[in-house]
Amino acid sequence: MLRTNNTFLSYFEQLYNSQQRKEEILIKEFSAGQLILQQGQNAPKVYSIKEGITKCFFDEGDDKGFIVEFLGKGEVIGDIEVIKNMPCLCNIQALTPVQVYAISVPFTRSLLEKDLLFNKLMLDSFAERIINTSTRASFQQLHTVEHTLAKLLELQKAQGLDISKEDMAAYLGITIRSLNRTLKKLL
Amino acid sequence: MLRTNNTFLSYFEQLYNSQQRKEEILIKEFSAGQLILQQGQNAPKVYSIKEGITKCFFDEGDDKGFIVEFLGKGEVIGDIEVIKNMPCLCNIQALTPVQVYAISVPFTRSLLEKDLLFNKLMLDSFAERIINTSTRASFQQLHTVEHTLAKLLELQKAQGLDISKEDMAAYLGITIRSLNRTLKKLL
DNA sequence: GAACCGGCGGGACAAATGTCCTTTTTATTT
DNA sequence: AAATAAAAAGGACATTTGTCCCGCCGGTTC
Repeated sequence: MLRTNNTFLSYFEQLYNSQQRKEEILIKEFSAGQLILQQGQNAPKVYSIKEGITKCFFDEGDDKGFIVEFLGKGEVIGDIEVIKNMPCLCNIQALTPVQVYAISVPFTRSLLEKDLLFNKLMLDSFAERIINTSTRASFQQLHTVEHTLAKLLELQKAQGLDISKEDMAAYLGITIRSLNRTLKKLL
Repeated sequence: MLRTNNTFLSYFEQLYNSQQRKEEILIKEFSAGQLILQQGQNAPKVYSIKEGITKCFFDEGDDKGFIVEFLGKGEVIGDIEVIKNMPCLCNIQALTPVQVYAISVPFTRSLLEKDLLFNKLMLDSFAERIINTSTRASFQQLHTVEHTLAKLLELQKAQGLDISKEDMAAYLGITIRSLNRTLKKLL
């Protein structure tokens, strides 16, 4: 549920350090609660998370929202938007103070065109996202909320991650009322 | 809902024709109903659909299933498994008679390692899958079955695709009973 | 044509989930 | 410590969805 990617982390770290004029990749900070990317807007840069935790979620006009995943160290955002040349698919919000490598769009494009290693890392990361997203969608459709919630709590404990009830509900696609009820059932 | 990829189609077509000894890429046929890939088993080859329609779905022991998507011309299967070196994530079944380019695993790997165009095509295709899967997951969680079903029927009509009720239910993650009820509500 | 399937649709009740609003808890101020 | 405000939890009812089962309909067999 909290995804990370160490390979990307060191890849960008190295790229960052080997720049002559520190123009293509900058380090940028966001405070907790800040929106890093906004659904529907163009992404100004591609980011790779250096430190902190973010959530990636869809907004639907009203107050409803659906959390796609939580992203931590190394995870890249804005990449899909550059590749498909489209505005942001969903929102990315900092849950903790966050530090990122901010990579310029043209530089990202040049990596895509020239760097096989970068391509390989991207493919690997995309593959994992597909596995995660489709497995989860299937799981949540096929199992009871009780079952899914139990699994979620396990993962949360295993990763020492704590999430607000609101976010848990948005992750499960249920209301808080329903979450509370199910929480009781699990003791 | 029925995904296709013309770029891949012509890419493999060309590769197929330019082989000297027709060893790396073969054309293979499956009859309607046949399982092309089985969840949990190793994928013997990577396939690209030349003709026909398939469904990609998860199995859960019992009779429950969840349909991830329907794949048509050009779509590639078994690719994720090669990249992540893992057994098949889900089942792929032919819905109509299907013809595929069957690409050997080693050859796929060599394309991944050497061919930037192939990498680009793969990234593009993966990006679309991510967009599709996460958008749909969000949509289905956030909207009523009625709303989602209406959308599904639209798409189906637009694509001239007809699906069994069983498959529609599996796609929506509901029972057939529930599907019938909602179908009535929409007239 | 009568008897017998087998598949599909729908009725009836049970379980799960959402909505609305009240009650309880927690935190904050004075 | 008492008072108040803000947030979280829970009760009650409405709606949705699932489960189980019955009856209708088309086809097949004798």
